[in-house]
Amino acid sequence: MTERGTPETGAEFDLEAFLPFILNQTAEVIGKSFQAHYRAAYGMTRTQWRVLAIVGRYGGLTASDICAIAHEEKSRVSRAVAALEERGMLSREISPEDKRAEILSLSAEGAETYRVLGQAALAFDQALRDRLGPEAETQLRDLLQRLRSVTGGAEKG
Amino acid sequence: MTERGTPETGAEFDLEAFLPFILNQTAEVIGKSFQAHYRAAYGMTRTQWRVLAIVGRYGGLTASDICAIAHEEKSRVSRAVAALEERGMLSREISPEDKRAEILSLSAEGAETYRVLGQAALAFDQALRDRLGPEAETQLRDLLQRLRSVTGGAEKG
DNA sequence: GGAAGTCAGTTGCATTGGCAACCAAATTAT
DNA sequence: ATAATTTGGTTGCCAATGCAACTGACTTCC
Repeated sequence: MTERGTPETGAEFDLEAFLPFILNQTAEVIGKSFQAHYRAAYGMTRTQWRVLAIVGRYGGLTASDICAIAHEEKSRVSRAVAALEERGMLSREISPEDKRAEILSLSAEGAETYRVLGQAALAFDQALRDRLGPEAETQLRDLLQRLRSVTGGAEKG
Repeated sequence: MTERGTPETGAEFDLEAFLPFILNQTAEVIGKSFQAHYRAAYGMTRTQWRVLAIVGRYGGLTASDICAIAHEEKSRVSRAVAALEERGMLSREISPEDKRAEILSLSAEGAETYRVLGQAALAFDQALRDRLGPEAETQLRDLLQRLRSVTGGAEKG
């Protein structure tokens, strides 16, 4: 790599110290590191994994519920659900109360996948906790929480 | 939203408490919140903004340097550089030492844009610091740093 | 009861992104 | 020297996004 020049003047902006950048960087590194579990092993998208996780955890909810919980966009969720159904991981059923809404639930295979990935995720989280130390990890969660609420917990869907 | 069912058994995985998810969530919220500055105001991509920031800060470096600094992928950087050049924000010049490499530098307009956006970024960062409190902010940076180094500071390019 | 608005979910389209193949210059090995 | 490898950078292709438009179902309000 060529040598870096020196900054010109006074209070200069430094991307590498920019919190949004650092946050994104960290999220990406950590995210990619877990990606292997659902992507390499199951060929799943991150959104698909999230949908699976949510439907696995709380059965019988709708796509909108997922949007709200995962703060995902409806089109993404829609496609993820379609893909998961395609793969026989979950099934939809039109809600008797509201014929627009579809109640989602995992198939046996989906449930099994959820179990495996859920365990992997728990282990992954535990590993992070182990390395940071429990109190640091709590602190981190707290700080991230505060950070998020700062900019308004704005929804997206 | 329909009511959530109850989890089935023992140590169940909960996406909303999953650190990678939380991290990503936070990064996205914060990131989008700053996006307005470069996207709405200048129609720039995040990668373009990053490239501009780096070239603005350290002039006369190459695309590979940017990849290393921003941990971005070379194709992304390549396209961002092309777009910025297209818009007259920066210029390339073949390195005399290595005819493959291109030395990048900002045009007057690019420099001005960098100045404006850099100031906005500094202000943004300061605002976050103000809300978290200075010691919490330092702590956060430290924790994120540790988190990143944990999973190996693996490069991507 | 019907028009107007809202809500669940889907789809089309134009960008974006990742990945691998690729070209040309540089370096290393034989 | 020249073949083989590595490196800087670009490009093609396909999957994934983002956003807005759209369909059909529900609600509201007159």
